[in-house]
Amino acid sequence: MSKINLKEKLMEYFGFDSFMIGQEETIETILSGQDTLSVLPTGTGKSLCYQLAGYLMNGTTVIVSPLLSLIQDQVSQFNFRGNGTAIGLTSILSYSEKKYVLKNIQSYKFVYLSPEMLSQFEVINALKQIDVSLFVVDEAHCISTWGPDFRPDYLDLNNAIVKLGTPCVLALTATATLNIQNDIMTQLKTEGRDFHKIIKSVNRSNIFLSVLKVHDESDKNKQLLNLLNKIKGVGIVYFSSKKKANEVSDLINNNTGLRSEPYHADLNDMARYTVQRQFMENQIDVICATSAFGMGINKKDIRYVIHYHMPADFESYVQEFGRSGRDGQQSIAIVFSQENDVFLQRNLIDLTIPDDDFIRMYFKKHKELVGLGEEKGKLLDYYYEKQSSVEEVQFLFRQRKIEKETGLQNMIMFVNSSNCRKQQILNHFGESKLIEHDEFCCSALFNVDVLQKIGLEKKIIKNDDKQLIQSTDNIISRLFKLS
DNA sequence: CGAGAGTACTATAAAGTACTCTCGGTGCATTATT
Repeated sequence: MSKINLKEKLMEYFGFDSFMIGQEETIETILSGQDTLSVLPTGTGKSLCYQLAGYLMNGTTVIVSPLLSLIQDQVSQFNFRGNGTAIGLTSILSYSEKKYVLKNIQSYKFVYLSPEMLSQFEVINALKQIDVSLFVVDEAHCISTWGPDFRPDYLDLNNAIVKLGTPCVLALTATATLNIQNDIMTQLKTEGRDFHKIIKSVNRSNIFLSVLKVHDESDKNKQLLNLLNKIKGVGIVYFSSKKKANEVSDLINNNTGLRSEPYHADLNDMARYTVQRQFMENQIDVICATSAFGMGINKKDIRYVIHYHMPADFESYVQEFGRSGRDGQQSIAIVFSQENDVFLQRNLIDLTIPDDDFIRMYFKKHKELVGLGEEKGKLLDYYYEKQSSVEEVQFLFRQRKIEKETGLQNMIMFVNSSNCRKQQILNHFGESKLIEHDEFCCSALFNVDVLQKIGLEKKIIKNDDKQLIQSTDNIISRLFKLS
């Protein structure tokens, strides 16, 4: 292939005159036919990588995406640019629409779908008829973090790749620890091919990290309110319980001048969308969220992320605190640590992972149990249909339990460690770089004095002034949107 | 599992004790008979 001038193509298709970090390298590697894993920091335009590469390749680009909302966002951006070359193949389509799309699948240059959709016979069959030149897995860490727990179709992507004639594979994510990188590559690797890794440093030098030890829940609430009253800007408080997220959100509204809303899977789509919009427009100061809040949230000026409950593992921790400070400004992430929270995490592990007895019983009486809708059961259906043996499945879940327990242990060790917190994180990402620890880096234990030191202490402003500032902000942001 | 909330009990009433109950995350996709 003659050497393409990528910068020219970038200008031609997107109107930009320069690439962001990692983009050009990723596109070049794909165009040379290499399977690629790109771990690029958020906000560096990961989707541009496969979109430009996709335009420059002959066939269709298939993009696997974990959330309907992400698919809709992406497709509407294509439509905004004025070419109907992208389609989201999701359950939002009616039966007849879906049939039409599958029949005319060759007319789309980019096909977005969920792994579940890709597992459907008629979908993979339609895609087999056309030339798929690029297979993209967006938010590829889901393969490792969601696949084995509750979305088993993520474990079948390899199958789809082979059925589609082993097109070039691109896995994209913003944060993947060394374990997750390896997991992704193992899952997506096809025979005789190896992945090329493009890993940009995940070190977030503008996020100060710390841990705050508390005695019990009332102490925790007290410390949280105190902290929120002193800290500047907007932020997220992460919970491992929907109920607590609701309760504490009320607590914040009633005891601080801040406006807070909960965000978790019990809210319907409309409510979630509203909260997200309000947060984007600075009409909400604090989101009290579970892990449901995260992917696809593109607010750049989140100043703090607080973990009310200790994160389940390192991977979630890094993903979640990484949502602060995307504008590069000084931000802070604090984990509240109460010894009892370990039980909550451990129970969540037990809740989702079926034990030996359950698996044996389930396989024995499968027919009577199908459709009970139990979460553990749904996952087991997948293995039952794959005709795995009881012993194989028992082994698999025992391993999974050990993995998760190890993840939890690592988190406990991290919380109790007094070493440089950033260095510990880099080590988890397999980066050998040594951190130059300074007062903006981290502290083993949190003390409110650091807020002033790193410039995150709130200046006292009167409520009236605050209202005024926010309403002018809104007017300005609306004006910009209109132009 | 085990903390924390809630309830029952006592018997000047109020507040303390003992017991019981509840909790615990992430999302695709569902389709259809009279």
